[in-house]
Amino acid sequence: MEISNQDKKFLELYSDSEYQKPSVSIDAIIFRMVDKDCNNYRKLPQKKLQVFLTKRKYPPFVGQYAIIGTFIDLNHTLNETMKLCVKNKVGLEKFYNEQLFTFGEKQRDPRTRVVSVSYLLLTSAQEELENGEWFDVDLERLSTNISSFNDGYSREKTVKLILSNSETKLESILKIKIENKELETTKDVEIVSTELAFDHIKMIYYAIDRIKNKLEYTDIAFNLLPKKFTLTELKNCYEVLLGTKLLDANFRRKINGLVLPLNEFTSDKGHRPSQLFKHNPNWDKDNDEL
Amino acid sequence: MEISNQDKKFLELYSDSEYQKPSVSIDAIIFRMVDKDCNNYRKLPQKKLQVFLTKRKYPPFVGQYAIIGTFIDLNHTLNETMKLCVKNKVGLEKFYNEQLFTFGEKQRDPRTRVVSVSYLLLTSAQEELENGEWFDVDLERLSTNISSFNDGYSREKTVKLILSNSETKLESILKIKIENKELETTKDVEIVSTELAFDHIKMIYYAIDRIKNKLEYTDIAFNLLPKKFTLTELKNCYEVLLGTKLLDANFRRKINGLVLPLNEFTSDKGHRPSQLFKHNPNWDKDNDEL
DNA sequence: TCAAAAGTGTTGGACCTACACCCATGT
DNA sequence: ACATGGGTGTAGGTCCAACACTTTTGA
Repeated sequence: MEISNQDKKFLELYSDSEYQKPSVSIDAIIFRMVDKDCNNYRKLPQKKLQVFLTKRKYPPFVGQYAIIGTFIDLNHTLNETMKLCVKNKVGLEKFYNEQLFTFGEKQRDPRTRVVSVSYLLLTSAQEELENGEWFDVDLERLSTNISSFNDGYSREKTVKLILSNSETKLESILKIKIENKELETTKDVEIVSTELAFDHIKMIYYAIDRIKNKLEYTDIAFNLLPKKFTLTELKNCYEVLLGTKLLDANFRRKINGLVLPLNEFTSDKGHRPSQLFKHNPNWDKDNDEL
Repeated sequence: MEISNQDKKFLELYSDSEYQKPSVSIDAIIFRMVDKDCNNYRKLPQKKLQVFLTKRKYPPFVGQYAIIGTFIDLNHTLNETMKLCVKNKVGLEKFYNEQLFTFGEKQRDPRTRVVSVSYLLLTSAQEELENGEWFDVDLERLSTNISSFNDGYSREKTVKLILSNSETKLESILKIKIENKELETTKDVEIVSTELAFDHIKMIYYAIDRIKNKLEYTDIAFNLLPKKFTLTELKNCYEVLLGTKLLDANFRRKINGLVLPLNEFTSDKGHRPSQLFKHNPNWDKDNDEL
């Protein structure tokens, strides 16, 4: 990009202080997958999805739980800000991340107008992180409603999102509306009630939705598992995220290409040992897109 | 979201002027599909993809072409700002839109730090719009490079994006890098050279990519066509976007559910008349997701 | 008559679903 | 011995690529 002489002259005179600007922040929604307790020597532990929340120390929403985030300054890109924020606030340095969505509603922050760029983060870290707690994620559908017209339809879904750990249980209700009339599709997620700060529950919902959608055609799930895993662990991970049961034989065939067998096996369990696998980093090497 | 008393007190004292903030803008990338010229009475016109650009009237980048955009103020959401901008600047009121990506590099705007939320817009409008011109979009791959390691691979692709109309031809070269090592996937789009303002060519590339990806599993393509169309038109639309030829019989079967036959037929062509179809607004009514 | 597009039918193969079945282990 | 998970095989169906073929029109 060249800058013309006319541009140079303009830039010397330019001052951006005359415009009233919103603040810009980033928010990071961090997920992991952990084993549920299991005391049967035969049974394998089931997995559960967890999200990381901090208790807010300062207003607004003091004492309420929120995902982590920070305002951006002029010296860092969005991505850099996000990485620094995660490192400084919770001590996490290696993780999967992708930009999720930018939220810009007018009243999302009571202080002032804040536009927030949200990021989806996944980690396989099993240790506790600083400055916050992991919450189990449970999604429950309360109702579904489909109305048909001859020029389209509308769907409305009410879901309850329960975030809980041993001490705390946070319930939120979201209403998802899809209207579809002659190509005018509108999708709207409305917070009916929440026990989280800001619109953070909406961000968490978006994030879960993104993970689900990407499960089918990417290797995103592997970011939630340790480097070595059994195929049953992997399958369980998919099942938890999709909320369905999968058939074992078929699952093994489907993920065959994404995975490389190791010459290691589990032991110490009351059943046949299982082979350990790792992610195949070359699985989509020959994909010609982007 | 309740606001506590402590919060209320805090809010009265709060001033956001002490932080240095970036500016926030939205940018709208508008596409349409039009017929190429065709003088053979037998042949059907081929479609081509076009993007809408304006010539910048003010610095920076005066006189250069850019996609439309505007800074956001405190009284409108991102979405509202985008819709107003499109209406006021080019006179378009009905269109498909979705949020594309938020760009936050430090030097993307020479005036000051600007975070820009980009939107992908599609229209079937065949009329000219105000304050700008339509440019044919041609994407050409210059080179592909795959390196394999035993812990992953990296792919590098160089593409040339040519935006042209009868008077102007704008060429840009982009380098797309994908690195994949042990779950650390990084994707990076770098502008090698461009004749457009800002990083707008990058946004256009992201937008084209999004359309391509959504073609397969959504009805996004219908937003580029008039309400009534023939299946060959629809197929041609897919072909232009994907850059490949499709088999007629198979295509008809695949999109069968997305489409409703009308009792109308084309005529005036040196071949069998073709039935007109419209979009089936209920095609994914029973999809249980989101 | 003929070139071009509209539209249907068929065949072989790839893949998916569902289920049955055997293997290996620690207690 | 046995409950539990690990792992393989297979029959039936669905879907898709490829290609052949018929129909209809305006000049």
